[in-house]
Amino acid sequence: MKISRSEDLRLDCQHCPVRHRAICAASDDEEFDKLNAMKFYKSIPAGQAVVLRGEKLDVVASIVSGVATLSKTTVDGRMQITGMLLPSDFIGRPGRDSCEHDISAVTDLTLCCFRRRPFEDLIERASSIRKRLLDITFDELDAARNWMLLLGCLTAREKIVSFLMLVVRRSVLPEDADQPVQIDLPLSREAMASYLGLTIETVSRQMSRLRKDGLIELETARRVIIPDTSRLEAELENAD
Amino acid sequence: MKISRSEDLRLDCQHCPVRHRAICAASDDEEFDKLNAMKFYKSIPAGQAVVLRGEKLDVVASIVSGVATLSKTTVDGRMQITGMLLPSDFIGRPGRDSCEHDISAVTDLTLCCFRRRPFEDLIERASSIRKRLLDITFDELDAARNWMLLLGCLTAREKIVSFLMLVVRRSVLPEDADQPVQIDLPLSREAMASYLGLTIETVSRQMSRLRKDGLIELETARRVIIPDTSRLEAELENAD
DNA sequence: GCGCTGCCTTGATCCATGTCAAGACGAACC
DNA sequence: GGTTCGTCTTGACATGGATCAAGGCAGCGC
Repeated sequence: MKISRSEDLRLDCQHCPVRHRAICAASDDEEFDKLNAMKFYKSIPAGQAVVLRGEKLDVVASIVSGVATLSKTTVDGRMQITGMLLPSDFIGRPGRDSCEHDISAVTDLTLCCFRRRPFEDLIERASSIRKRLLDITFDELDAARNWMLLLGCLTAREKIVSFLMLVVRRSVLPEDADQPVQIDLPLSREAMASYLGLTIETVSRQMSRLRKDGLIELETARRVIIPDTSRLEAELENAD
Repeated sequence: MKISRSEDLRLDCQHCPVRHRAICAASDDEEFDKLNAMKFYKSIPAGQAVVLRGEKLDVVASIVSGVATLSKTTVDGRMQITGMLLPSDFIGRPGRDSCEHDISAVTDLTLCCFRRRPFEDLIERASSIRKRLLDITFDELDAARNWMLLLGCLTAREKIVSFLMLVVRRSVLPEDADQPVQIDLPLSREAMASYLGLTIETVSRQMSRLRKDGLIELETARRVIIPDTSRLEAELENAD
């Protein structure tokens, strides 16, 4: 990471928006205080790289706010986004000092960082943090495998619908999901294409088709209204 | 798991073929003895399911011998193999009693099993096993993300070459890799197709094309000779 | 206003891969 | 030997999504 410590951010963990979902979620008071003492914030502007593949990385971090992408690139420049990182998601790998993929900030990003070595020492002693990390990692593995099903088996339309439902799940409270729902897409058409294993044109066309079919409304290209989420989800009933 | 304990298997951990790669690889003598005392073997015949999605699973296990696949299936029956499990690979998830995907035995399988609860207790105390588990899980996550690049970006030919090279890496010693290499494909054409996000016909055609191009020889459908691995790998130089 | 620039949409066409269909091959068995 | 069965290969054709190309539209600086 090339960015310097952010001085203008003085969030208190108690009021942290990701307090109950991030790596610290299950900590007791003592462990929580230790994390609190170790943490420091970093801000990364939209568009900038957080880490590049193979680059040295001696921090781990949770996303406090903003959106980032994980991606891999072929030698000749084809790119696959392998993950969309939203608030509470975890970055970095204890026990390894370099990174296997590119991470870049899609929007302005606030990270809650820990230097890797002290963090490794802490998880040796703090069992709830350690368990939480293992659990988060297994969850990511399950998510990655589900995405493999999407990439390998689903049609373009199904991919788009899956993506929209993913955003709904991450940004709308379950109890609000039976009314018309408005979402802001965290990714550009280009990034969506790369995440879904499609081209930008196909993404655009399928969005238009869903609009013509009355399943979504496009307030702007990025702002989507879903009149009936269950009807949209029903598009997947032949799939996952 | 519906299978009963296998009585005819009395392997000693000291001579276990996966001793230095599996979950026990980094254990000191004391931890090793505890694992040794807890373990029991199971045999599963080729073609049988090890676990089905959603099924209760209160063991974790390492593969001692044989090949298994991890897979997910859409409601209407499209299947994606999300992982190929080879000797030393780990099955199960500490902290959760059910499984998110189907696991099935491709060949006859020998598993080294641990009941989940005692295993969970053990990793709380045995730091080397715990670290190894975290490391294995992160490795699987990296592998899954690499596979996403394959599924999303590569051409059929590149997918096949990647798969062949994967098998070479897992079954041939690096120092033998500059001579002609013979490999036995662990998967049928159908399973390869499902793993690579292709159809069986496309797999077959691309294998034939690689043969016509002199990059591989097919002794039988399953037995492949690669006269020059570097030439085969060069097929990927535009890709990963 | 004007002309950028970046992002998105739409249309026309192409092609890699899927689909459908027919055999080929080998193993197991009688 | 012949038959059957499962797996693999090959061919002919269809099509979903890629590619190529043009244009729309909003934001921004001048």
